[in-house]
Amino acid sequence: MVASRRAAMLELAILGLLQDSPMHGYELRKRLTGVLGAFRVVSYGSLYPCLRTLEHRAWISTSGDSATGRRTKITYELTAEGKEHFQAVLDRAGPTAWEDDSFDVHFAFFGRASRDARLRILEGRRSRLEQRLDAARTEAKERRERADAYTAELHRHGLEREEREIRWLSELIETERTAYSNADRTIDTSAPPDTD
Amino acid sequence: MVASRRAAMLELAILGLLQDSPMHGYELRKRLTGVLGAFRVVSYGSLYPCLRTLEHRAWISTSGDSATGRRTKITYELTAEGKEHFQAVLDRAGPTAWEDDSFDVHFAFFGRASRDARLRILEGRRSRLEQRLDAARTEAKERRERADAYTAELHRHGLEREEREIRWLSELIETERTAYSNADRTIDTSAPPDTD
DNA sequence: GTTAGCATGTAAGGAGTTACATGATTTT
DNA sequence: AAAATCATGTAACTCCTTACATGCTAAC
Repeated sequence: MVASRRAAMLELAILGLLQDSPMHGYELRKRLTGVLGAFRVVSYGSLYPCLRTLEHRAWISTSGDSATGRRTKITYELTAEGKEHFQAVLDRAGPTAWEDDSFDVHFAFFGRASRDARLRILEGRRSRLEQRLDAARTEAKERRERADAYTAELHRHGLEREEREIRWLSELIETERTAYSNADRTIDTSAPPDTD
Repeated sequence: MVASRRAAMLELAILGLLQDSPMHGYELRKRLTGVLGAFRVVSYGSLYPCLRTLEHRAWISTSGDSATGRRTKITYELTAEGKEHFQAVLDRAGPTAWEDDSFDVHFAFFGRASRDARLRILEGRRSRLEQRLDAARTEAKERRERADAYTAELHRHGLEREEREIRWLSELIETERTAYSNADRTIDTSAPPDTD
C-alpha cells in the first residue's frame, strides 16, 4: 500500500508539475524526464497507471475524456485535495525524503517547501551520506590488502564523490541558514501558505 | 537469453571473485557487496539462482553437496571454461562494458584485462558521458526560463558531477597511455595470458 | 544447551519495462 | 494524402526482492 518509493516519487513529481498548469500525459512525461534527472525516462506503462491512481485518490481530475465514443486528449489537473496533499508531503519532510530516490524530487520542489522542511531534508540527507561514507571507509580498510590498484582507485574515487556530495549539502545548509537573517534573498522563494 | 544487464554483471563479478579462490555462496555475497560498490547488496534470492545458472553453463563447479541426506556447505569453484569465458568477456570490452551498470564491475577487474581493453572501455565510457552531458546541457537551455533557483542549482550540480566524472576518466586514459612507454609501472598488473 | 551467526535455499508477489495496439493532428 | 509526431492505453513478461523455511557450527 505504501506504493514503492519509486512510484511515490513519480506521484509527487506529477503533482508538482501540475501545480504550474494542467497538462496532458504526453507533455507530463517529457517534463518528468527533466525533474527526475534527465536520465531515467518514465514509460507510459508507468505513467498512465499512476495517473489513474492519482485520479482515484481525487488528487487530480481529468477533463476531455467525454462520454462520446471518440478518443480525446485528456488534460490532467490538480484538485484542491491534490494541492493540499502535495504541500503536506513537502512540509512533512519525513525520513524518506532524503533517500536516494526521493531526494532529487524533493529538492526540485524546495521552492514550495518551508525553510524548515528544506533544512530538515538537507541535514537528513547529509547525515545519511556521512553514515554511508563511514561504512565505506571502514569496509575499505578491511579490504585494503587484497585490493589491486584498480579496485583501490575505484573506491578512492567513490569516496571522493561522496565527500564532494556532502560538501555540496553543507554549503546549501549554510546558505539556507544565513538566508534566515536576511529574509530569503540568497535563494529566492519561500513556501506560499496554501493559497494559489 | 541475454540475461539482463544486471544479471550479466552479477555473473561476471562472481566469476571474477572466484578467480582468486573457491568460496561459499555466503562469503561470495559479502565480497560482492564490495565489488559492486558497497551500496547495492545482492540478495540470496538473486545469488543462488545465478550460481545455479553458472553451474549449468559449466563455468563453475560445486563441491560439498554430497548425495547423503545431510546438508553440507557448498564450495563454488571456477572451471577451465569459466576462466576462459571470464577472460573473453574482459578482453572483448564490448559496448555494454561502459554502461552504468557494468562499468564498475569491469573496472574492478581491469587488472586482469589487456591495456587495449582498458583503454577501449575508458574511452567508450567517456564518450558515453560526454554525449549525455551534451544532451543535458541542451535540455537545460530549453528549460531555463521556467526553472526556479533550486531546480537550476540541482541541474548545475548534476552537470558538474558529470564533468568531474569525465575528467577522472580522462586522467585514467592519460595514465594508461603513458604507462605504455614505461611498461606498467604507473598502475601495476597486466593481464596474465590464460594460465594460473 | 542456547544464542548468535554461518549457510542454503524457495516461493510468491510486486514493480515496472517492453512491445504492441490504436487513434488524432500537424506538417510536408 | 502520406509521413511524422502527438497522444493514450494495455497485457505479457522479466526481473528482483521479500519473506519464509531450514539446518549447521561456534561461542558463551
